[in-house]
Amino acid sequence: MCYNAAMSDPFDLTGAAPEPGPQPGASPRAEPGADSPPQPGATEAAAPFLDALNAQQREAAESLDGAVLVLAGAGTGKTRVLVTRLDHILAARRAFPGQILAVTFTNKAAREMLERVTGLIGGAAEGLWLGTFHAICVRILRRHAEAVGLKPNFTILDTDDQLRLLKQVMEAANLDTQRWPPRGLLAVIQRWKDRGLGPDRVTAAEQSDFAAGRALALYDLYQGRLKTLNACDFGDLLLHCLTIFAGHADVLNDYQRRFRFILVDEYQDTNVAQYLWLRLLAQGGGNICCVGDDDQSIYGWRGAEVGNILRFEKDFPGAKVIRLERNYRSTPQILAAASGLIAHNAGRLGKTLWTEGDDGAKVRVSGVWDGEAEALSVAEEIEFLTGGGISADEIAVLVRTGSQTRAFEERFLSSAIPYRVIGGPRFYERREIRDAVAYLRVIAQADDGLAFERILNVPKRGLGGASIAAIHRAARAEGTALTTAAAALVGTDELRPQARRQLTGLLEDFARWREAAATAGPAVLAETVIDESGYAAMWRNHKSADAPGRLENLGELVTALEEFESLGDFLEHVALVMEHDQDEAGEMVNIMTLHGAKGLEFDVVFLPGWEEGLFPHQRALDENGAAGLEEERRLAYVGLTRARRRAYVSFAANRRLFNLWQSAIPSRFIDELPGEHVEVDVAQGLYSGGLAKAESSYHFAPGQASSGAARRRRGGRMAASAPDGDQAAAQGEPDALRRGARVFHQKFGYGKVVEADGAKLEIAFEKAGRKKVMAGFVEPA
DNA sequence: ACTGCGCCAGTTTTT
DNA sequence: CTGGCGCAGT
Repeated sequence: MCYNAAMSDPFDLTGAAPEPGPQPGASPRAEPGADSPPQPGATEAAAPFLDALNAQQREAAESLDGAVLVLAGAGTGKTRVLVTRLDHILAARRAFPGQILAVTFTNKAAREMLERVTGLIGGAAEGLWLGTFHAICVRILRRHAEAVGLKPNFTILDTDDQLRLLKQVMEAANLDTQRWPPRGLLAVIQRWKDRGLGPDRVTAAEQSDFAAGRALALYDLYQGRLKTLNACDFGDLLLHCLTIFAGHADVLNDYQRRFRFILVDEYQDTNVAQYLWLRLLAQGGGNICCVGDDDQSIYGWRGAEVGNILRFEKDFPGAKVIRLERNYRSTPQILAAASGLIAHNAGRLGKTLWTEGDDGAKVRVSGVWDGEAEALSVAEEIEFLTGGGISADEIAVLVRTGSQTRAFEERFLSSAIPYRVIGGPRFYERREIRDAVAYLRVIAQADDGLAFERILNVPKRGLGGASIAAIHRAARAEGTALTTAAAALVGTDELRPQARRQLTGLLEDFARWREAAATAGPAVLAETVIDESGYAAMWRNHKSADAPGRLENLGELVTALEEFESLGDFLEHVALVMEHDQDEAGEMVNIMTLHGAKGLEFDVVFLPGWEEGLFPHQRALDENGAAGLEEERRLAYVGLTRARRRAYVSFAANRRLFNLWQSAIPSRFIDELPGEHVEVDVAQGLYSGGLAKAESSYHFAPGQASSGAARRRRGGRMAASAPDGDQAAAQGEPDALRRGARVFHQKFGYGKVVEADGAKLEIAFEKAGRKKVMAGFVEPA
C-alpha cells in the first residue's frame, strides 16, 4: 500500500506542470551535486531532532547529497535515523514530501516508518511516497499499465492463483503435473523474476532443468495467460516497472526528476530486480540513502542478494559509507552472545557493536525432554517474569517455523497465559474470504477469469467440469476473457438448458452488482453479493463445526470493507497486505516466527527449538548448503538481538513431527554461543556439547545454587522426565531394525517391531501400546 | 454432477 | 494429524 493521502495528486507525467515552489531555494538546491553544501540556516533552525542523535547517526541523517550507505547493526537506531533524515530533508526545504521516495521491504516496516514519521512531523509528511517496493510499483504500474499490455485495473494474483494458473498452463502443454509439481515451476519463475528476467531475457546460463528444460517455454505461456487475464503476480510488479523504465525514457526521466531523495530501508533484503529498479530511479538526482545490515539478511530464499550491499560503492561512485555500531537495545551480555554467534559467518562486512550499561543476565540455554516440556518450561518462566512485574507485551516467543507455535498456544491456553500469534493463519487466505473476494474481483474486473472460475460453482449451481470446459473452449476460440466467453455461450445451445439457465442468472447477477458498485459503498456491496449469491446461505446450511466461524469471518470482511473508499482500493489492499489488523488489545505474550520478529524488540525473548534440522532448518542446508547455514545463523542473530534484557534459548531432545517421534540433537548454534556469556541449565544426559564442557557455569546437580527460576524448573517435571539414557546413541545412523525385533524406547519402554518401512517403524510396546516411531529413536534390546 | 473414499504428500521463512 | 487430490460409485 502507498501511504499517500493525496491520491488525487495529479502526477503529471509530461512534467509540464512543475510543483509550485512556495519555499524559496527549494528548486536550485535539488540539483544533484555531492559537493553542494547544505544550507546551514535551514538545517539548524528546522531540525531539532538531530540533536538527539549520536555522531554517526547524525552524519547519516545529515548527509543528504549523493549516495549514502548506512550499515546499521541491530538496535543501533536505524529507523530513527531514517525518520530524522526525512524530517531533515523537509525542514531544510530540500524537497516536498511528494518528491521523496521511502521504500521498505515489508508492510510492517512501512507501517512503522509511517507511524514514526507522522509522530515526528505530523501531517507535514502528506504526499510522501512511502511503502513497500511492491506497493510503490503498483502505484506506478497503474498509471502506465498499457505500456506492458495491461489495463489500469489489472488484478494482482496471490500464490494460490498463480499455482492454479500454472497448473492450467502445464496441463494445456500436456505435462504431467504429478511428476512436475506446479510449485516447482512457480519457484523457477519466481527466481527469474527476482533477478529481473522476463521470458525474453532468460539466457542459457539461467536455464532450469525443470520439466526437461521446458520451464522457459512455460514461463512464456504463463506470462501470456496473465496478460489475457489482465493480471500480474508479485514478481511482475517489479518486472513490469523495469520494462516500462527501459522502454520509455520519458516516463523514467519523469520519476527520476520527481524523486529527489530516495530512502531505502532493509537494503540487505533487496533482490536484483529491486536493486535495478532503485538504481534506475537514483540515476536522476543520485541522492539515495540505503540503510541495511548484512548480518540481518534473512530473505535470501526469496531472492534477496546480500551482494547488493557489497557492490553499493561500486555502483554509486563516491558513496559515503556510515557505520552505526552503538547498540541502544540489548544488555552487554546479550549483545556479546549474539556477536559471538554471528562471528562464525564468513561472508560479512563486519561491524563491532558496543553498548553501555549494566552487564545484565547471561543468555540462558536449557535443554528439555520434548516439545511439550519446552512449552511448559517457557510458560513457567513467563509466569515467574510477569509475577515479577514484567508486562506480557514485552515478552516474545520466537520460533523458526510456523508449526512450532501450536505447542505454545496449547500450553498457554491451559496455563491461562494471554498470548497473541502474530502473522498466524492469514485472514485473506481463508477459503470463505477468498471466495467472497473472488466475487468482488469479478465485479471490479470482469476479465479476472481465475476469480470467475473460482466462484462459478460456489455455491453449487450445477456448473461443473463440463460447463467450465465449454467456457474455456469458447474463450480460447474467441481469444476473449472467461466472462465474455460465458456471456457469448449462453446465447448458444452449447450448454445443457439447466446449466445455461444458471449461467445466465449468474451473469445477470454480476451485471446488477456491477451497477450497484457504481453507487453503493464497498461494504454494502459486499453484503449484498454475499447474500444474493447464496454464498452466506451455503455456510448457514453447512453442518460442520467451523461453518459459524466462517460466517463470522464474512461479517468481519464486510466490516473491514467499511474502511475503504472504493472496491479497487480494497482489492489492492487484499493483494498487497495479506494480513488483517486485528485489534488485540491487552497485555499478551507475543508468539511469532523469527522472520516476523525482524525490526521488533522485547524485554524478554524466548528462542525455542534450537535443534539440528529445525534450526538450522534442514531444508535451508539441503538447498543452499553453506550459504543456507549462514542465513540460518543470521536468523539466530536476529532472534537474539530482539532481546533487551533477557534471552532464553532452548532445545528439546525429542520432537513429534507429523505423528512420529524424532530424536534431535542440539543446534550447532548453541555450541557457537560464547561460553562466557551463556548460562547453561540442561537436564542431565540431554546435552554433552562442547559448550557445556568448557563452561564452568554448567550446573545440573540438583541443589546447586542458581536462579530461582532454574531451581523451580529442575525440581519440576523436566528433571523427573529426563532419563539418564544415552541420547547420543539414538543420534547415530538408524539401525536396520526388522520386524519382530525387540527394541527399547526411552519414552515408551520395551516393545516389538510390528511393521518396518524404512526408517518408519510401528512398534507394539509392552506398556504404551502401538506407536509409530522413527528407527533412530529406538535401540535393539 | 456430486459425494465419498482412500491415498498421498507435506511444512521455512513473505511480498 | 491435516488437507488436498484423484478416482470410483451413485
